[in-house]
Amino acid sequence: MLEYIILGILMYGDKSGYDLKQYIQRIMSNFFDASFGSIYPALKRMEHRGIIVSRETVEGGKFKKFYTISDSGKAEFMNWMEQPVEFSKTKPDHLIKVFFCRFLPKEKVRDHLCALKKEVEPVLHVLEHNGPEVKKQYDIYQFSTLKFGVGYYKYILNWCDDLLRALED
Amino acid sequence: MLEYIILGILMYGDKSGYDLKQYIQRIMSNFFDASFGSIYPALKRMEHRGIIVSRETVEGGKFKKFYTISDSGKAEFMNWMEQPVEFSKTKPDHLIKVFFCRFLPKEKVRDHLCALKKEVEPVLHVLEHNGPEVKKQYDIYQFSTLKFGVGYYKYILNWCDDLLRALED
DNA sequence: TGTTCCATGTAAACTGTTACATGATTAT
DNA sequence: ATAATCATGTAACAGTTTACATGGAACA
Repeated sequence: MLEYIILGILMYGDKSGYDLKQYIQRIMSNFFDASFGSIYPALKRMEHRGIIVSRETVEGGKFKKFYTISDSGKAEFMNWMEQPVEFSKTKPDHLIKVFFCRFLPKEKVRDHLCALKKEVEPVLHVLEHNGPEVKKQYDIYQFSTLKFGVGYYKYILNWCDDLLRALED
Repeated sequence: MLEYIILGILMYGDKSGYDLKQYIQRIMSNFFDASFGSIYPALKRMEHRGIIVSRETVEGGKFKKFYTISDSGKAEFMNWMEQPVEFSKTKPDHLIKVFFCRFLPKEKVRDHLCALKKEVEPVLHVLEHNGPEVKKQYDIYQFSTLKFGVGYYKYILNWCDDLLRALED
């Protein structure tokens, strides 16, 4: 996942490991985070595989290593973008690919969002179905965690609809 | 985290590794999951440390290993329950401790929920503060992931309020 | 002169999943 | 017969965090 995120950020322009960390922390922190201990080794692996290329610079006596996405890196990124949006019951992983949807035609984005909704719906229905039984057999706290899930999945569906509407104009 | 969850479930009564997996899958699946490959080694570690005790049974020719929480296990669990609710920006970890709040007096639960709100609020405000800037500099998809975060944190706060209200009666 | 920030990187530890191995029982 | 479910467990791998090590630049 981290490698695709790095590729995605590099699609917007060259960045150093430090810059990547800043970027992720600044605008992706509500759905993803990564430490230096994961970013630097990832960059090394990725350069070794040829999907990114490094360029060492010295600006004002300051050493910095910039990374550029290669053609094979772009191909790998776009291939990942074509795959369905990842959905997790316990993490907002679906936001990761949506974040980079700029690189996809609107129609494909629509397909992705509709497919995502079709993944969330049955999960919501199972929880709603369990609701009455849990309310009987379990206590208020356990039931409240279930209610959290129901509201959360509904929120994802509404968010998808909002984005789909925004894409219409 | 898994070890505390196992302790918490065993607070309700003895269970086998298989039962624990079923239980987690059935009613905690929207905020936590664990595989057998993590549950069985955890049980082994925990028994070695003396916080749980196993008992092997054969019922109808079927072998099963039940685990009981020990007094030191109960002490460790309660100590964890007294600590503030864990909050993660990217996962609904706060539900884990709330799930077991039955073992805490109402006043302590109230404190936990208020403290949780106080942790979520600044995170929400930072996101809301970044909003206008992100809307300008970034595209609709990136902005939509930020909006997801804003709505999500608001949802957590509302859910806390609902639970606090339910505790009043 | 000391502290903070910029910047890169490594090693150990932790946490967890996937896949496999085993074997009994139950349902078709 | 055979497939599915019950039940326990291990080994290999994957991904990550934390803590450490290093060193220059900016600032007070």
